[in-house]
Amino acid sequence: MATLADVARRAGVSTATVSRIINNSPKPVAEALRERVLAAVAELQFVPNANAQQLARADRTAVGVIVHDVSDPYFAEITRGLQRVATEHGRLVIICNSYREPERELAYVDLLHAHRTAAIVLAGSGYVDPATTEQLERKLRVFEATGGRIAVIGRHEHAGDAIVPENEHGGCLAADALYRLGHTTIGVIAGPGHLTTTTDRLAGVRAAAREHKRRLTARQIEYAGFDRAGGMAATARLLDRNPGLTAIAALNDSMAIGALACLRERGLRVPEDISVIGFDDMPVSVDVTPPLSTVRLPLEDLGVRAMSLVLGTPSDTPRVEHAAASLVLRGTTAQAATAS
Amino acid sequence: MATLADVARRAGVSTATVSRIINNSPKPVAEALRERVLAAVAELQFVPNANAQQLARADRTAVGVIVHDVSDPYFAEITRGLQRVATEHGRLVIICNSYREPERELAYVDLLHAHRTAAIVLAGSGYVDPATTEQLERKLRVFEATGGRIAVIGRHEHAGDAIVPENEHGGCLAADALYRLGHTTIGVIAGPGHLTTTTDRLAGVRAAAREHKRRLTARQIEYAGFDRAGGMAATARLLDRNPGLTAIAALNDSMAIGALACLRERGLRVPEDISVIGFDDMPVSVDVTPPLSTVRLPLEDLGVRAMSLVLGTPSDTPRVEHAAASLVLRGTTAQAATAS
DNA sequence: CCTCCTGAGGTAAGCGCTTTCCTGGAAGGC
DNA sequence: GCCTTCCAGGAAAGCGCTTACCTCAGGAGG
Repeated sequence: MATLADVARRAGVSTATVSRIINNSPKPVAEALRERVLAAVAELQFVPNANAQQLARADRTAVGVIVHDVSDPYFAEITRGLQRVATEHGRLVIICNSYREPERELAYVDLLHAHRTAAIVLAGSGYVDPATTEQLERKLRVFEATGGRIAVIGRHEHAGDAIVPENEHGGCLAADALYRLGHTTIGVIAGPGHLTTTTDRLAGVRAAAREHKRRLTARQIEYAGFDRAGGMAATARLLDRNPGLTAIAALNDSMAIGALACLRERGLRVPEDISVIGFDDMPVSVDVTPPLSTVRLPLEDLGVRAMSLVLGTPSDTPRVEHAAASLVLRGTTAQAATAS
Repeated sequence: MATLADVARRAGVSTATVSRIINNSPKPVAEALRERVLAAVAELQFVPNANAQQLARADRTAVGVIVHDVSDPYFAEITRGLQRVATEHGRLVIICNSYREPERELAYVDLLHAHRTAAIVLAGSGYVDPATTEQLERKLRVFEATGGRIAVIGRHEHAGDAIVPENEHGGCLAADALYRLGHTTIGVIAGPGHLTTTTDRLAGVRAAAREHKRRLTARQIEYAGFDRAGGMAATARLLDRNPGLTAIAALNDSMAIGALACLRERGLRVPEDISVIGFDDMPVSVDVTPPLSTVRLPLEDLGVRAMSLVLGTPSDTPRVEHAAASLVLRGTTAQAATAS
């Protein structure tokens, strides 16, 4: 594998000159030399060793992104936003999937730190468990102490820059919409209980119930994975435990789509027999039938803003930006059948 | 930022010893020393510089993945497979989105080469343009010449390890199914014409038409982006140019979903008025209404196999594995209305 | 009691770059 | 014509690690 020195030897110049040329440094270089060096680079098919460059420069350019799973549309959208901004700034982004496992997430923080990435963006890693949170927190602090930038999407625990979706408000919006449509008791299908995304959204639902003076007991809440399969399973259990249910609030769209599938299997019509509302407004939500009513979160924008925060000028005080949740009523929600 | 030397000083040992301990090398070290060093590591919050390590070791561990767009479910599934295998092997994967732009793809190959990744997996980068292909090819050769491993998903041009989905056969399957249902003329909505995925699948459709002795003229084929919006646009044009069309073959599921949306807008019933068949069998395809008939490709498996190839023992002769396409008939296809 | 072996631990030479500082010659000033 | 200034280009010192090789005890063997 050709090195800088090989190129220098070949072109009959010093390594310093070659380095200056390939990095087109401001230092002027005679045209003749430049051409000779470039020719040598081409002949030897020289590609500079990025590890050596980074070591010598001590600069940090890449940005690490830790998400639960890029193949989940929710994170895919966020990631798209992150990437776009990073690319505009000429930054490489390293994507790491934690698959919702705290240990993997901790390991990735170390790995990104080891690679001296300029920044780390954490999406969706809000854990309820204080031990996990604390460990993560410690690692993040160390990373920051060594000059790394951090932004989190969707959690409060880390006292640093953050983009926080209005999860609680969104949950409130969803439940409120259902109650206003005349549904007196609603079922909730929730994601994993150890994620703050789940607890926050659920808190919103609870608040709405309180406001409408409706009961919301444990029987009406089913937890499962934040995906289609989880949604199907939770819906099945919910239906079994709450006969005659007329409305379901799913804490994300994937689960809502699973709910729709389960309902279809059981021969229940949506929205005539039962209303469903999701959360996130993933792109696919308009293509299911009926099109999913949901709480919209500006997903791609979340990524854009987080990356901008991390690549922009640092702030001495934590910046916490909120991302608005808004109601999008489509085809899966309808007025409750009045007095049967 | 603490360095190895700092730790050594703190623990009162040499850097060699610290290095051995943190990498738990086979060389035996007295227990007392080990503890002292580990304590120093913790106190100084030392995280080894991965760049320096890689430079010194000259080993290559990370694997680069170049896909069009991870947020596209097609690539998301493939990526999931790639990641799973890489993680099992303890490898870091660097995901790069080319957004279907050849130049960006070339730049990424250089970048991954520069970072001395152990391997590069290219997904979906089959370009029809010979100039692009040749440039890419040259870069890949250089990378291989310096010891890098390469696997491509879905193209033939690169004479190396490859996982090739049966795109042509799949196209044939789709069109054949439509013809067998009694549709005499079918419309095709195709992806970008410069991608081999498009041309291969289209070739299959043409073959089926030939076999069934049906005409398939340029008027019946509309090209657009390989996504939902492209599908909508292409369908609109197709319908305008071919009144009375009873069947549409979409060259991927995203386009098919777009077609469904367009058809819905126009008040055409699927499958009563018009049949639609997709390609890929993305997870979401079962959730649209009616559930999408499609040609299934084992997406995640594609990723698993490509990564296995690249992390397994090298072969002196190129290994080309095929991934079977299979027909999945669901709700969007029906018998053509007989003799109106 | 001396030699030789063994093995824990240290020394130092890189890995492939960047960059500061230095050099020597050409150009410019008087 | 000589001295100063300027600037293109080179020498070399790192960047933070790894690792081949060396050292120096202590124990075994004769």
